[in-house]
Amino acid sequence: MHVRRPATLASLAAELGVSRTTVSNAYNRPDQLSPELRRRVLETARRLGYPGPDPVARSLRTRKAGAVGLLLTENLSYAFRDPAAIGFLEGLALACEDAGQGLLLVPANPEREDVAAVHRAGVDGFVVYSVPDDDPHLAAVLERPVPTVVCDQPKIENVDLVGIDDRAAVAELADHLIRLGHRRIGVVCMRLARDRNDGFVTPDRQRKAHFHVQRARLAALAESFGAVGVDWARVPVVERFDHNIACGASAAGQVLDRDPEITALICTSDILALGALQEAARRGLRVPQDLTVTGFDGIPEAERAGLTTVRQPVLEKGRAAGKLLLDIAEHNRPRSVTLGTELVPGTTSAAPRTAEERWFGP
Amino acid sequence: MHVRRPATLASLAAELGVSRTTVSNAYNRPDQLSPELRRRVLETARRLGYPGPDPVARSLRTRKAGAVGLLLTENLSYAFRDPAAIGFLEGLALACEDAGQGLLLVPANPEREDVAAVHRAGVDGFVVYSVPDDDPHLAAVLERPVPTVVCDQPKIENVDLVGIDDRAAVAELADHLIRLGHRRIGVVCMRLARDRNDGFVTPDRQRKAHFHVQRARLAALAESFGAVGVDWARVPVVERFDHNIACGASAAGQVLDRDPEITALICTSDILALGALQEAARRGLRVPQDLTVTGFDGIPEAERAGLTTVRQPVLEKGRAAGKLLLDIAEHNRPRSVTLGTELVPGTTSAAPRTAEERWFGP
DNA sequence: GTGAAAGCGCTAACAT
DNA sequence: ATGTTAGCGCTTTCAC
Repeated sequence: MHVRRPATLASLAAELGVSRTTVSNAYNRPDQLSPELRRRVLETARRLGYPGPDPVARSLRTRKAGAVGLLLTENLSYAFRDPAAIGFLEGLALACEDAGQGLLLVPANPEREDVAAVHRAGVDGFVVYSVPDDDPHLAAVLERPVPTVVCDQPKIENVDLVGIDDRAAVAELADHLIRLGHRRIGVVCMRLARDRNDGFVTPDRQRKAHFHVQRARLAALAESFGAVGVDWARVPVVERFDHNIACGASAAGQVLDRDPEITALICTSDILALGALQEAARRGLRVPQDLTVTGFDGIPEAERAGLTTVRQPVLEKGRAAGKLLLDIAEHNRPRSVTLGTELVPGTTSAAPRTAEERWFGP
Repeated sequence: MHVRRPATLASLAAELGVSRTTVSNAYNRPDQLSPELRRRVLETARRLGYPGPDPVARSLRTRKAGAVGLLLTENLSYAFRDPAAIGFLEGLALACEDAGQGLLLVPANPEREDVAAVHRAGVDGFVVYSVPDDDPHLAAVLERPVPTVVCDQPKIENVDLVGIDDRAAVAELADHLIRLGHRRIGVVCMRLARDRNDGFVTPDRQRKAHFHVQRARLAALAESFGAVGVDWARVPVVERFDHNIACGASAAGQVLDRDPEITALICTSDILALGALQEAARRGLRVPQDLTVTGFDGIPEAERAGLTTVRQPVLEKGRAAGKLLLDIAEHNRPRSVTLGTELVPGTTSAAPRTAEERWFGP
């Protein structure tokens, strides 16, 4: 018994006594040959176990991979637990699906410096989502001769950009709190760089944060509160490398231990804020009477909890990124898309109690 | 000014006056040439804007795409909101990452019969996750001459399988409820087929459900409760096409409207159960005193809510599927992996109140 | 350590 | 409607 080499388009053509073009046409241009011949081709293909044109060979020939690469430099377990990232992924996947394009998750583990996966990715373009500014994978992507869209990152020359205006969004939130009267605040934020730092953040680390989004949000807070006389250097800012409710709780605890007098706790994500709410409850602090808590993202669970937050269109971000990449239409000059956000005042923010009230009850 | 054709390995070799082999080696086998020559090659490459070997051409030559295809026949907006699916995706992505393989989401919209995307996918294997038994995309995958693993689906001959024992898991849950004394129950389940049916489910539809998982869970319930004398045909079973908390709530309402006397409401997912809890609260039903509610999956939010549920290792399922596909080691005979589940008795299940209690209070 | 030759499997002009 | 020709860009024996 001999091992039959898998059938190819050529062998099928030979078997049929027709040219390869004809077989190719049977698959790709049914109108180019008689229905009868096409039927014969397809039938013989089945008989020979020919699975249809090899996708890779076709890609090489047509110079189209039929897929978009997604570079997510985060630890996957981090990304897949971040509702914002999942929403983005959903939107991007939808855009790809609409265009009949695949979406390739490029294995770019932040721990490994190995950029080879970027080089190996057979894709027609890349979407880069929230990777640190200095990431080597990003550099590798930019060297590939395919269009690229970055999201939630600083603008890169000649590269399309999708994002929200984090500064403006946070400024709006800050104004809300400032108008309520908050001046003594604390902050809980997501990781600022690739190195783990679970604890307080120096102003220097804030400025140098590798993650553009967190950097922008902190900067906006510093600016807004600075403008009303808050000494930012005195504001406790606690960072968490991981992103889950438990981290939010413990970080909130750290802030409250440092300064029990704060009247508002600003979290840079809803997940962290949900944890902060837990911690407040655990300490017997009533929200919002004793403590105002805010989040960012506008995830469903947060809205259910009545969290004051900023809703950002995560799904639309993904969709916009995909469209930008796939709309060859006017793919000449680099484009930028900035999506809107919306302050969602919930039931977790209110005016701080006065000193009097604090002593004599509400 | 002329448009420079993009550099290729061959043109680079020509420019350098060396053979293509040498250039190839410079990238793929650094030990095969002198460091000095390699340096020259790489430098010239940079100068000419050569981005390194074309991934598609390399794939064609090496017969390796370096990626795994994922077939998710669900509407993407459905899949990306199902925590079980996301967990699976995370596990699979992790397994791929470990192996340095990409993960390609194949655009297989259930609405389109268009199977071409499956044919176009340049992958070394497929993972198929919870698609309906009769899905044409699945059929297309099985025709491709690459290894395949299916998950949360019926066994297919010659195809590796990963899953949990849904019947056993649900039987355990049913036993828990039966031991508590529940005999009058209602059920809320996820979509059973590709056609939308938001409402009551006939026994026939239950048996013929296209989604293996839901079918198995309902069958297990029918069997367990049937064994203690419950007439399954009388049990209200309500289906929801979409999968979110609001659907769970409205479906629960539908069940309760049909039979307000039920003492337990069994939901086939935690998301639906969370909605049921909302609806119970809205109606002033105390859980578990007035109504027992159970879920399935063991998602974090459910555990936070104290839901009685069945925890299934969603992440491990994904990881196992990936490993099965990528571990060429003993990839001879088809293999099956069945992962364990765990009943999590929460605070939403208790013995039903007796008729007396119902009238005279707890 | 380096090069020559031989395709991987396919599609797209351009004939006929 | 079908065939001929000419690669797509690369890797890999196997010689030198």
